[in-house]
Amino acid sequence: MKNILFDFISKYISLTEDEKNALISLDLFRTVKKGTVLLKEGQHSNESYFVLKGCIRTYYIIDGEEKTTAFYTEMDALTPHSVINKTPSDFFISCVEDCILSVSNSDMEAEVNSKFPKFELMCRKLSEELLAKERIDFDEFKTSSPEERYLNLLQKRPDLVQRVPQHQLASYLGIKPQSLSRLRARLLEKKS
Amino acid sequence: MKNILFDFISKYISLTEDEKNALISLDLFRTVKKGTVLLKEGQHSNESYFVLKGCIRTYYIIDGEEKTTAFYTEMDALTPHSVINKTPSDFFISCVEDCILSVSNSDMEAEVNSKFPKFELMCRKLSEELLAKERIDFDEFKTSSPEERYLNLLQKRPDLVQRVPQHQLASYLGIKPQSLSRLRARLLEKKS
DNA sequence: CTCATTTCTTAACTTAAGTGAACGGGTTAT
DNA sequence: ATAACCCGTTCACTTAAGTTAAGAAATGAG
Repeated sequence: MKNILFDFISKYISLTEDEKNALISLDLFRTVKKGTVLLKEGQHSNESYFVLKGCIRTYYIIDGEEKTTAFYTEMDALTPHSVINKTPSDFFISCVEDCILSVSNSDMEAEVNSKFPKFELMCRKLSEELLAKERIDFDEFKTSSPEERYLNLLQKRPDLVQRVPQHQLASYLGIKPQSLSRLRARLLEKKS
Repeated sequence: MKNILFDFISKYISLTEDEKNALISLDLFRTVKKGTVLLKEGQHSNESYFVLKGCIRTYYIIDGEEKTTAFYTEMDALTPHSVINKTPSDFFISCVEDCILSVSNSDMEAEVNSKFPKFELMCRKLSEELLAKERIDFDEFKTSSPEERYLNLLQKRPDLVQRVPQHQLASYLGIKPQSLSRLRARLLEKKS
């Protein structure tokens, strides 16, 4: 399990054994049951998550309806914007499947960053890369139709379509569950 | 003009006079005419932009149509994702108005970052903050209708609706120019 | 100033998403 | 075993966005 984390980190910086041991001593790993809510709307939190195994999602409750906006799977990192902005959260985080997560909090991160300046560099590279990815995703979303978004998702994250309930996928694609159902039926008809 | 840049930087770190002078000696400022294309699709570039005055936009050309996905105005910073990923650009950047920009390139940034580690910290904070903002914008986009997006834009960036051509705003809102025109007419009717 | 181009609007028609309701399959709890 | 619930699908209907086309208004270049 540790190796997944170290493999991820090695994409940005290289660690000595001492540094690896320092990380391990922080006791970051946590296993969580499907359905567990990690963060609630209104809650103050300073936790960040890294998915070692499983899938978590962020969702809002708007007019009593769940609106899922993101899924994080193996090797994905998530720091809620409420943690960055030090505001109460406006969304929820919950586990779509049983998960193994690495959970850190901002105090720990500040401490590690000052002890090992290397981590500061990793954080910068990681945020820059995630920002670039987020912009690409947003641009693709804006410039395509629901159908194109669904086909795009089938290409890029085919696993999601299998492991996530349809109604959660629908709001992720910016549409209602009924529309996703119809859209899929339409596509099946086209093929034949 | 320099003061706008220093005001911006002071939100993240504090600078000594020496550091300020080092920045000024880099000769960053550039004035650019409306319509100038700063970056073309396919081009390799390592330039980042900070808007001191004016407005620039990013757009794709898809099936011969311009699709505008973002506007950057006073105090906004833009590093194209192609610069982060060291790939040829897939979009264009052009000036919506006459602009005064601060233009830096990644070599300069690397040098400044190693000379003044403080800048590394600023870059991390800035990217984290921008990522948080981008996620909020994306979530809002996904969870709202074109009409709600337009009303939201009127609230958050009323200046944009004035200074930017409608057809560019339309694709920014994820719809066609004709639909934006109709949507606006519909809203005017509702009011009365 | 004038011509050409671009931008915005309007209209008629097509297509797809939103809405409300109903149904069946599956799971869970009692 | 059965009732309650959740989920995905389907249907009929409404609403809004896409499409094509035309024309008016504004802009820019010569």
